Amino acid sequence: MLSTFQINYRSDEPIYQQIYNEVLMEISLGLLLPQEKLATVRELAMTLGINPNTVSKAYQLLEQNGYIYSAVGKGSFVADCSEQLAGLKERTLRHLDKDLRTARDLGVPAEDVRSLVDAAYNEGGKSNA
Amino acid sequence: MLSTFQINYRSDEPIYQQIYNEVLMEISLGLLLPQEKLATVRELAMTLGINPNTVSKAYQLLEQNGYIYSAVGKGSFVADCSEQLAGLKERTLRHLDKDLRTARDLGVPAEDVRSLVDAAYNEGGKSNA
DNA sequence: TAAATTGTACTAATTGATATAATACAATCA
DNA sequence: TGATTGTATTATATCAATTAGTACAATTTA
Repeated sequence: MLSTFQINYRSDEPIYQQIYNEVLMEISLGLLLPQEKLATVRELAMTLGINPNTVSKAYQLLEQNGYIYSAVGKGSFVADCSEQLAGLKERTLRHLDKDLRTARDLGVPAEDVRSLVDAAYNEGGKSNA
Repeated sequence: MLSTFQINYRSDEPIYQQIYNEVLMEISLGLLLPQEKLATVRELAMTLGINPNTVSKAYQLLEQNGYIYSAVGKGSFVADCSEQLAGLKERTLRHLDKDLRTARDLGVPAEDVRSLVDAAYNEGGKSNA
């Protein structure tokens, strides 16, 4: 199960995207393991106080990208998605590269950026170092 | 003047936002200096082949944020915006910080990230190191 | 077998952002 | 005076996001 989080209605990020990212992050962090059952569409919709269609949209995107699989009457489950996660890391690196060059073009000093990197990787994140 | 660039219609980034970012980057890089005249709303609209309202929206946003100033009958000009640029750098750092922690949570190795930083700052960008 | 659960599909409707189009106005410049 | 310029307005069109309601088929549960 899991997926106990809050929706940010002030964010410009669509609700279905927030759900997508949250579930994906929980899988990536190992908080959700392969074959583990996710909250049902209606459950999560009730918990978050939103429309089941919105949850369904997030789940369908996750399934399209190979992170979960679903079956009518059964529910949705975490897939074996190590390869997909590897691809995600690559795309994340490309995204980071773009942002780094933007920061550089704006005149952000390299030392400031390196300090950020050190901080992010020393403070340690949500475990699983 | 300046602002000779191409609009990316395939991008999910709105046109007015692309104009905003382009002008802001040219100011940040010193390609446009304080008190320098920008292309007029109609000029830039003609050059880019878009509606003047779209250019106007970008310019109005730039003015609201203190990067340029406009006057009817005169035109639009680069403002003294060193403080605004300093604030922009801070926000860029915060944005970068968020992305770095996301990458970390996804399991991207620190060394991979540090390589990106080195590459971005060694290859050198659009001059003004 | 019957009833409840579940993912999915579909239509309709609303809202907001984006963009174009066509004017119009007031201030400025030549 | 006449052209230029930023700005404002109104109307229109498109698209994404979301809600709402309903329904269906497969599965599980009792």
